[in-house]
Amino acid sequence: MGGEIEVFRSFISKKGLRNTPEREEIIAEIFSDHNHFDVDELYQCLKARGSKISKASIYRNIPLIIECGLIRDAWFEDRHMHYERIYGRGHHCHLRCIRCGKVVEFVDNQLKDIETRVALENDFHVIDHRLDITGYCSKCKTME
Amino acid sequence: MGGEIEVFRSFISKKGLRNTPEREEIIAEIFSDHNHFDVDELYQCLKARGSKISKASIYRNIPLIIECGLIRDAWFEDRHMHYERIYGRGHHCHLRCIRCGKVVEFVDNQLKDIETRVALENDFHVIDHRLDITGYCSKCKTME
DNA sequence: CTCCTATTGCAATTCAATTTCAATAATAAT
DNA sequence: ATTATTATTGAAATTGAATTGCAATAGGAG
Repeated sequence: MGGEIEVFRSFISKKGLRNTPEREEIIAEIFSDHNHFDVDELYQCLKARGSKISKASIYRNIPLIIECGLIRDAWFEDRHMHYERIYGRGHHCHLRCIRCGKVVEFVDNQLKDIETRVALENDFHVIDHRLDITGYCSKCKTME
Repeated sequence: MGGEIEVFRSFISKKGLRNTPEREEIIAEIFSDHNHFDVDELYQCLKARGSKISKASIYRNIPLIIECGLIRDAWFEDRHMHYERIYGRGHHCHLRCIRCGKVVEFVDNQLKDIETRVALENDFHVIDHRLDITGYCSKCKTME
């Protein structure tokens, strides 16, 4: 908690855009609970809270929220994109169960070394990476 | 180079499905050239070769070609899925330039260690992983 | 308070992906 | 070979996530 609204507000102002209640509602909703989310989930939760926001506004704002570093694309599943909070959380990767959909996050410091070495070898300027490991979680692996 | 048609044929037969010229055309096209591809690209190339195959058939067959291990999902970009050949090629990861779209493949053995350790720590049975590093390639990083 | 224009909600649109359906053809059985 | 069964196909219709056009609204600078 804390800081995300301010970060977003100054990002918006710096770009010469306008802060609106709709934008604050979206940010507040994401940071109230949703480590991982998709647009429809966000929309339904906002509606349940009495918000009158439209899906179009959510779609329109997500690129801005990504650009300012509060969230990022996480993965594409069930025909649509899933996002995740990154502001206030360390960089992490995912273990995703392909049977029940469970997502476990993990942090690995060795990954940074690989990234650095690969970037050097290929003359790349790294901006981001994502490592997704898929398989069966402890519950599901016994059922396969 | 070879084997892919035979692998697919016996996969199809084992499932009690039917081998068709359309299926062989798709496999042949993928393995003629396309390390990375999307459905439309495949369709256009097949059409250029005189094939009468429909996009629906390509869409219908991709899950089967994935299931038998010839190709796999690579990444989602520009609103649609991109695939890559895996049969006959070692497992590899990607460096993707977010400016020009260039994709460089790399192999890293250290990654296997991370995978093993993370799986052990979280009691996961790993099926696959994908590491995508995004940033600017040698050409594009000087222009940013 | 006024003006300019970014933002919104709604509806229409786009387009990748899926599905329906009748015709066709691959395989097994005869 | 011939026939029967049913998986597969192409074409067209449909779905649904994501985008966009438009008129109304409202943020924020002056």
